[in-house]
Amino acid sequence: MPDRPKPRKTPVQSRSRATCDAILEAAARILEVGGLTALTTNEVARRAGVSIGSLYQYFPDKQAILAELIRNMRAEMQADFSDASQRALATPNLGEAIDILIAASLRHHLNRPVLAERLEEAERDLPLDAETARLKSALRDSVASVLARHGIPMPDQTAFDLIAIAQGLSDAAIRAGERDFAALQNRLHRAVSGYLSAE
Amino acid sequence: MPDRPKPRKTPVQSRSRATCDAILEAAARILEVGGLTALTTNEVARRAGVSIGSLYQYFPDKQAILAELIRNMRAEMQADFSDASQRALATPNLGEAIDILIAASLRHHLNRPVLAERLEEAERDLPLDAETARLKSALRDSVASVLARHGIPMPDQTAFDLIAIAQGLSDAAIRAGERDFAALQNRLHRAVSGYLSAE
Amino acid sequence: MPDRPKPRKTPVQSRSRATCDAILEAAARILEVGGLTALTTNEVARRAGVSIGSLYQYFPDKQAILAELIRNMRAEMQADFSDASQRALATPNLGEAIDILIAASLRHHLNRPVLAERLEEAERDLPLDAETARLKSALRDSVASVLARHGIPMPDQTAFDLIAIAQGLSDAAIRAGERDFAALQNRLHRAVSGYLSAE
Amino acid sequence: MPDRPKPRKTPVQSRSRATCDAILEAAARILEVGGLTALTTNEVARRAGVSIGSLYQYFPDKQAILAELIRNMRAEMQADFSDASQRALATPNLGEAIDILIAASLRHHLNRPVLAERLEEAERDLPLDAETARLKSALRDSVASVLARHGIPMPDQTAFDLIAIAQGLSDAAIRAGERDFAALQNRLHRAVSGYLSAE
DNA sequence: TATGAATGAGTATTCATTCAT
DNA sequence: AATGAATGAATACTCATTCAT
Repeated sequence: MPDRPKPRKTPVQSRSRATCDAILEAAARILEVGGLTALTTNEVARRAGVSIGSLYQYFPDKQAILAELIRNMRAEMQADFSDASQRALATPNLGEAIDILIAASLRHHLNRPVLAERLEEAERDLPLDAETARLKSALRDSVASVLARHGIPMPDQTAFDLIAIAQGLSDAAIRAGERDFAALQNRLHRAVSGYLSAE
Repeated sequence: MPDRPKPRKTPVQSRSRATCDAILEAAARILEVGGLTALTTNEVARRAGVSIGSLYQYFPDKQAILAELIRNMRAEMQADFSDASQRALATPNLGEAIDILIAASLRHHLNRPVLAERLEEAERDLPLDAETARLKSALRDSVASVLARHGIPMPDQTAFDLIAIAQGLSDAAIRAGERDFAALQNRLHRAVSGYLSAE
Repeated sequence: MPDRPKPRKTPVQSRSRATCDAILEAAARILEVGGLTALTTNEVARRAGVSIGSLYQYFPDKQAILAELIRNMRAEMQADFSDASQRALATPNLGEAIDILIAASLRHHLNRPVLAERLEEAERDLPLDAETARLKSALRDSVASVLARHGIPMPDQTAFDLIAIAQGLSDAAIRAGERDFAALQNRLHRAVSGYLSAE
Repeated sequence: MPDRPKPRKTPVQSRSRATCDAILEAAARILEVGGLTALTTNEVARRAGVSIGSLYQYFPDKQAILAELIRNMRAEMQADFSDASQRALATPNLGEAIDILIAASLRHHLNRPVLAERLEEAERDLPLDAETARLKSALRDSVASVLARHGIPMPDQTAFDLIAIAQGLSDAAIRAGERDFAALQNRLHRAVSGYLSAE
């Protein structure tokens, strides 16, 4: 992400980035504290310091706010994984490759663990927009390509399983209050490499 | 029901039980079909064939219905796991022990997969009542006792991880539409035994 | 209407007639005073002396209130016209037949002229429900049957024109503040009999 | 437009006129397509290609736009009727005079039938401004003068009735989808001449 | 003068919960 | 105990209008 050479901001933006970001950030904070049920449009507007009318100038409806939060999360995640899988593809050592991918996965939770989980939960109930679905399958492809590189059979199915396993373990640990990310990384590594070497 | 010769109940109690069960079953069915958003107290009462007033005589509020559904699910699960762990403790073969536990885990999803998932989702947002928390840790203990029996180090932490891994993989697979439970059992076995043999 | 022999009220009614009628009457009064723009569900509830929640127990949405007011108006009108056309069919005198029909038409406006007009206006913008459409065409048929009885050619088209003419004249006169209904009846008779004898 | 050699206007005035006309035309088009409920100030501004701020520099509020559309319609109509009544006054033949007036009335609907009806509908709910009221009574006077010329008694009242009758019939027919204006003209002639010869 | 982002009162509607019968 | 009519706070969303730039 830091090494993307593209322009960060175009000078002219029809959407006022600041207001839009304030709304998204307010929504994120509300999600973190009170979950989906606390996420009301009026409260988002209030916390963002904008009027309810402004909120609806930037988002067609409440779902759109959630959808954009999810899309942003997925985009960030996919960018990180895409980058990680590039590096993972470069090493002939499978264990090292796994570590690279797991680190990417954990980075996703590290920043705002509760938010990440709430968004994933919300994502399950929402109909995914095309863009988000694309990002999700791109993520799976990134992992699968690394697996294929190391001769793992059925890389797509295996990628699916590994992502599910890693996610399940991360979520449970974080939900249980785990904050020792180094230890968690070891457990994740154990789960993933175990799955790969078993059978 | 009245002519069952088993443990006797006073007519009043049995009527209460029947009404109570009707409400819980109605709530379960609504959850399966329409999810949490479709679960309204009026609809539950209607589907249960009781008045909304009666519903509130059996449950103090809406959350209580959900809480009881979750508690029942956990209780069933724990009973099953407790039984499975008894059998798993009897075998000296770790692979076989794992299979017994995984079969118990899958049984939980097999019966009413959608309901199980919806309840787990709901559970994440609800503050767990003491009883449910106890059941969850009892389940973990059941698994841990089997692990200890086979000399696995840190059985509690390992049980936690294995449950999280199995749950993550089951949920994702079922959500993705997987219906080949035999194949899924294999994948679960691979994940669990892999984790145990790794490191 | 007074001579309908059917039971006025069934003893058991799932809809509480009183509340339902209070809502309809409140809506009618608001329409009379402030027109369609003043007709808000909260105001209807307030004026009916019921809570907004009760309003929605009797009517699925705002349109349904308007639709029922229109349907009631049409039903009353059609009953009156059906009765009038029976009597009009019995006389061999066309002028007398016309008078009978015009009297029925004016009775419709006599009671609550402003409401009648507002409802007709609203009807134009609303998609008619099947029942209301049926009542409207039944009214046209009543008139057409009288015309056919007196050998008027193209009775359907003529009925359409006469209804339009009578309605246009009544509405304009009442809107202009006319309250001399006897004089208005003469003008209507002149318009109708003139149309029939011309050409 | 800039190269029209006709009456000169200062640039500022002509710009104002152009903007003003663009707003009115946009409002007219929205009314035609979506009716009164679709007529929002923001949409009018958008379709007129001006900012919402500019719109409010030309019109004090939304009602004023509607009022001006109505006033323009009435003014056009009155001009047409004034002209028609000049010609109708010149002929000694009442039937011919009627035809001239009816043709004027139909021309009003012919151009933009839907708009004409929507504006008449809106007019009923709005308090007429003085100018519009003046135009309406001028129109009535034009008709009355023709009637007086042919010795019709009570020309004012009769003009009122004939206008109401013609309007009622035209509106209903056009609303019902009638597009055969020649046939409609005949029906209007029949209604008007019938009224005049009856009694 | 022109712009359009921002405002916020207002609107329809839902649903957990109460309470008179 | 049982009923279900009634409640009203809360929610998503609209749109006429203002005002800083």
